[in-house]
Amino acid sequence: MDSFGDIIRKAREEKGLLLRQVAAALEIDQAIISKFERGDRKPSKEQVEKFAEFYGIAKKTLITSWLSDQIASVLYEQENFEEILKVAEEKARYFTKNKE
Amino acid sequence: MDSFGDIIRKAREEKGLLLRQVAAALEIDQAIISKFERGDRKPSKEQVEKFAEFYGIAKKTLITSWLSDQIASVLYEQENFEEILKVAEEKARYFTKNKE
DNA sequence: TATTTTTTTGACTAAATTTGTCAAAACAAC
DNA sequence: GTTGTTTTGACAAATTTAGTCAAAAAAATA
Repeated sequence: MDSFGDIIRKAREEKGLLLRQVAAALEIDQAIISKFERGDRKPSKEQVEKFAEFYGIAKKTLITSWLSDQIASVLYEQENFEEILKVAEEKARYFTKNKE
Repeated sequence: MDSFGDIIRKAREEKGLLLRQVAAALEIDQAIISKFERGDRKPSKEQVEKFAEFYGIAKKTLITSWLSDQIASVLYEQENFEEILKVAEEKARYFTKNKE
């Protein structure tokens, strides 16, 4: 149940890297990476993919974490989030079937 | 499985109102309402509530439709949307429990 | 504890996105 | 084909997001 930020922070720590080093490798300012890790800022899809490649995490895994973070933030403070998710799932299924 | 736009369009048609009339009542430009009905633009929460009051639809119902539209759009073209939703649900549940 | 290193924060600017407004185009009804 | 309605798109204003940088805070180490 780790957020995107948790995942990339743990990956960095496992490799024993400093923000500065990751920043240099990915050409992203270290202040921004710090904010990603802390969940203060949302990365773009391109940035998510950069992290996946750099840390050797499956893109699908990281994208899943990133999108689910976004969805959870939409649901923030919504007491009927389960119902909302059910409706959203139906809609997603419908759009997938009907390729709109 | 109606989108937010479908709901407010049907509500307007049931009452036999013109865009112009709804626009005047809600103080929202009719071009924008047209776009809401067609799903071309996303209303703000305040606007959603205005529609609910005006058409006599439960706010909760309309908010659910509006948020689930947003979530479905996040999932657009994501073939593993079911997994993403599961993870999102866990996160939402976690945040709800821990009031963060 | 003092020094050094790393991380976090916030201010600033630039860029991108969203907003409402309006009028003309497209469409529908008659 | 005239009238009434809806849709579209261009435009400017406002808001949000993005990256850059340096200083503050926190952590590690001597």
